[in-house]
Amino acid sequence: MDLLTPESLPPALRNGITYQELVTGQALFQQGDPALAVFIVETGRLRLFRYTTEGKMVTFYVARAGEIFAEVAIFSDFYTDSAVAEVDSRVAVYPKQLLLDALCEYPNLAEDFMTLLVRKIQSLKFRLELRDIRSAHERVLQYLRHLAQPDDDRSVNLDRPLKDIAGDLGLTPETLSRTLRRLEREGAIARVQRVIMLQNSSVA
Amino acid sequence: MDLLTPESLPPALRNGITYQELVTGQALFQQGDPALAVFIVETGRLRLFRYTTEGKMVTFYVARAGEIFAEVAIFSDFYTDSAVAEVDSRVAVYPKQLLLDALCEYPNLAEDFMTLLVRKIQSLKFRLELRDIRSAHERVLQYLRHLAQPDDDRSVNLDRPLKDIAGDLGLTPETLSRTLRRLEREGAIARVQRVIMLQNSSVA
DNA sequence: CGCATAGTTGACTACGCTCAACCCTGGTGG
DNA sequence: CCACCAGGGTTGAGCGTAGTCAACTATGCG
Repeated sequence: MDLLTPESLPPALRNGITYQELVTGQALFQQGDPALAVFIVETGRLRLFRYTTEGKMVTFYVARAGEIFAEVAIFSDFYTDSAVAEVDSRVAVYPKQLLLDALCEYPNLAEDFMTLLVRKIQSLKFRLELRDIRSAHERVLQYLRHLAQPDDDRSVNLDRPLKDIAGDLGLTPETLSRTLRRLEREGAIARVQRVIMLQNSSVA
Repeated sequence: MDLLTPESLPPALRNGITYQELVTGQALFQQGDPALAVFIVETGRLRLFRYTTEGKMVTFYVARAGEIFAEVAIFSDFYTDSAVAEVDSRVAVYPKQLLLDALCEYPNLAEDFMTLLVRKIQSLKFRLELRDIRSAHERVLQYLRHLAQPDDDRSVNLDRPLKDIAGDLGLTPETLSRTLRRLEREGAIARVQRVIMLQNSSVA
């Protein structure tokens, strides 16, 4: 289900959307800048971070393709973080006022937008739940089960580098590698290339 | 800033809202129940949690006064977590269908609603980012700094049991206790009862 | 007064991190 | 066509930090 595709947008808003290309390391906005727009990542990924009063950099989020970010712009006058492209990226720019107007005029659009926000909440909640599982063993299993669910078969295709996945899971690549190997030896999963099959083992 | 106060609501929705009182420990709904309504905390606080397949309880969120929860009800037919009052609480009940109708009809309402969702996203993002800090030392400091910011003074009032806070931080009560003690000895914080003062130490 | 619960402290353990070496694959250029 | 290289992935050894288990204190409440 695609939300907020150009086709589904009212003309007034569609014409207002622009796209911006960013090269690695390029900043999209800085914390404190006037909040003019909400963004959705088309390709690449951006790091959202902030400097503490003591000058230390703290990463708040890494936004990837399809994800909305800087949604804080909806109700705040200034960006709370800075956004910098981690790799060459392309983002869709939804000017704030235009978007607000469109939301008022086209309720379905508002519903789409809320769906995006609720999805983001669900995704964040799931990732947070994962982190509450201490053992790498169980955490990885839970992650794989979650990914397998939508397809309803028991296979998972790992479409991005293991080291990225390790980051999402809050593990190092080494630990993830070891854990997958162990799960394989135990018969909990089977691996062929980048595809993982979950065995219908009873969970201890 | 109050959002979604009774006065700001269209009559059709206002008349549909009910309020529910909960005593400590009382459940509002269980995971798997049909999702009939979205809630906003009036007073008190509720714990949103889920049981993993291993039977371990995982807290997703603690909703406090003014916060929205069970927003998944907007798009889902069943609740994904259980909600239980941590203290005597009062919640506003927004029946799902009524709310959806009202959102379509009253765009300002939708904006308020989105603001609540965005706030929640901000809060979740922060907690997730905390978990990426491996060292308990830094994690606790970051947490305290975050809590101190709104007041703009450097003090934090811990209004709930340390063991609950430890849970939010992904630490055991023992580790949190030790960490606070160490921060105290190092002069990074000062503690009086349940109030913590952050010292303006430069962070290495 | 006695019990329950939160919080603190200590000793020990275990798990995941770090650092390092190595393998494997895909891409590039001579 | 092969040689080379870069990056991801795997494996090993050792370490450190937070978890675990346990004992004890402090606090609140019937």
